[in-house]
Amino acid sequence: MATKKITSLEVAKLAGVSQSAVSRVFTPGASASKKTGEKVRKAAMELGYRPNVLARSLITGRSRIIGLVVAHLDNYFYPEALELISNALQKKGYHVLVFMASKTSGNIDDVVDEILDYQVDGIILASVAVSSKLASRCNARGVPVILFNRSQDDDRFSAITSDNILGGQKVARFLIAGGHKRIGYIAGSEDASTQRDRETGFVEELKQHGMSLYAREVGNFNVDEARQAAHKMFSGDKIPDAVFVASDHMAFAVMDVLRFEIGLKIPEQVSVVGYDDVPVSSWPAYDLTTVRQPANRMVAETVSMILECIENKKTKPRQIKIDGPLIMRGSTRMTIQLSK
Amino acid sequence: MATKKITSLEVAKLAGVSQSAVSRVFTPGASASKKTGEKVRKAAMELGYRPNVLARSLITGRSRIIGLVVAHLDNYFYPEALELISNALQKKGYHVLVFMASKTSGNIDDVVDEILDYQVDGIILASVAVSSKLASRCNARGVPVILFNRSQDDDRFSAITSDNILGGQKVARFLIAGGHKRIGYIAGSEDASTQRDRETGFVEELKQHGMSLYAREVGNFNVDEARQAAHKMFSGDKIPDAVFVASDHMAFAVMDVLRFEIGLKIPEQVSVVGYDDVPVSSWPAYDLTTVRQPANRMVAETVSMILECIENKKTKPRQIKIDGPLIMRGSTRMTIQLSK
DNA sequence: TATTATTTTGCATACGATTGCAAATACTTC
DNA sequence: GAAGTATTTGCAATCGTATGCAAAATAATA
Repeated sequence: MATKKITSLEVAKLAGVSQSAVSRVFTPGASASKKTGEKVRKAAMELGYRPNVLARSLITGRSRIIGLVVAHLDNYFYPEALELISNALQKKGYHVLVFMASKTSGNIDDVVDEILDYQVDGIILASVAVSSKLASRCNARGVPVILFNRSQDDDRFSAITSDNILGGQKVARFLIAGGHKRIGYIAGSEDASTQRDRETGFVEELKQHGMSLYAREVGNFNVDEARQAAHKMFSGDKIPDAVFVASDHMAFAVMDVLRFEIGLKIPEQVSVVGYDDVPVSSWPAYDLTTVRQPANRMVAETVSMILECIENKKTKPRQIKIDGPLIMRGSTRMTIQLSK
Repeated sequence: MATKKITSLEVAKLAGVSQSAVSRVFTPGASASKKTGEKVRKAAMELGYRPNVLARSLITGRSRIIGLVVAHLDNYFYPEALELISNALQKKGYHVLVFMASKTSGNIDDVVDEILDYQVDGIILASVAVSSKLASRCNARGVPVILFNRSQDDDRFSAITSDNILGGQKVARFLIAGGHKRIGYIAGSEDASTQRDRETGFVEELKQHGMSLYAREVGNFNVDEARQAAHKMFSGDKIPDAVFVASDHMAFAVMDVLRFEIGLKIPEQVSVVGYDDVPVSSWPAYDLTTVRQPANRMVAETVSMILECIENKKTKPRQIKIDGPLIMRGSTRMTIQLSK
């Protein structure tokens, strides 16, 4: 039952070499002759030896662990991102230690502290904001922090987002071009940069065309609240003829309410636009017009940036915005063609 | 930039005690006087000291890390499970190191080897099967392995599943009671125990009522293949009047094909039943009758079992099946009431 | 073949904590 | 207040590996 672990020392004995020789064979870039290499590898195979990553980390100061804080896993954008991130890092020899911020919310700082206890080489915060006290602490420890799908006015972090302002603008232009006159907006969490930027771009662009929001409600990136928001927005006699919802996830809830509870036809009576382009959006039941967040490119940038920061501590934090296209589908009517 | 790490030794110096005293203060259950406790805690606070989990693991032999292998993250059941698992373990002072099996598939064994390198205290395999060679290796290392939502004829692992056979039976009874005469089945991956059990229960129960499958296709728990399966099954002139799909995730695709590509009315012309009861199932756009997999109870069992195995190495592996109810919704017609 | 340059190897130490042991201190009890 | 018991505390060893340094072995050069 309780079996002793195989250590490098035992391999060394079996192979008839020193412990350091074994270590060198398993350390890429260390000098070991071909002959000892073979002997050691053979002995290791025989005993089923594999280096202890934790012990190694203690010496090298690198754990090859990346802490990932994630919330909103119910929004499919995040599982997808998680999968991409994990795969990309795995390919580079890193692994992901996951921390949920959802329920524990309120004190993300504590979560980050826990992460640091594991001596992670870097931290990715997905859709989570963090106090500046925490920023200092990570900085002090030399642990790079990257914000994924959220940005913050703190130049100590890098941040990767889609171009949310531009995205909001695109939606506005598209809806206006479609001949909509009474345009509503259902917001995400007011404190999220994604929410703010999408709304800013959207509203500004409306203003450019002499329009303003016809209605506004808050859904907090949450299905239930989005439903309520939809009810409020469409309960009176003066209802919008189009609504931009800050995330696909909420948009589905909104569409359901409009169709099945209020009895409106989409897009004949009201157009709906979302944001994210999660897979469900393309399913015929919703067929939602939306702005794509290019998850794969966002993840690629995130991963390459965090690795860069780890390799080279001097790398300056950068803010990266990735443009994503508007995907036109059946949830919006299009009287006039969008003039590019 | 490159800041030195704060070690227990520095805290000791500042507090005017020995290094071991510091360690004891941070080790629950170790003997330390109130006075030193205060001194140490104060010094630690001042320096921002936190114990190095990795170094601790090296001594104690426990990392407080649980390796989680997960695939099919596109099926919402898994992100949900991941969130629940992570939260539950977090509450117990453990954390989750994630490994994706999706793309890397084929050699789960290698993934598990990587996991072991991190000296994890336990491994949870979600919807993943594993070779018996691997089983031995984990056993040899004394690392408990738990299968989540999959079972295997290997009594070295514990396995937590819903009662898939019973679930399949329930669906059969329900469809028969609803007066359906031509019942089809769209399978998941043939090698998955969940698939096998659901089908077994379903088919056996049909047999009990003198019926057999009217049609059968394979969707491999995959949206695209499920679509194709639906097309095949409903392309001829003799089409089923009900179809049981092995997962909600596939069922959505099937419903979309039936409604929007083939032009059938659900449930008037064909009833559809899924399995899992993911949140989308209850959305009005699908309103899918399904068998609930009680994720929270499954996770609770999984977590308590793995912790038990870690605490007490002698714990025998167990197979646990958790019953889940059939959730009746609008995707099925119900001519006759289900007799219990 | 002798000599020098280059690799390979082993020794010993370090990483940052935990923990058994024995000495020192504090607390009881008579 | 002395003797005995119970707690604290520091010392030192340990976990499994990496790595600087010097010695040994090998390769290169003349």
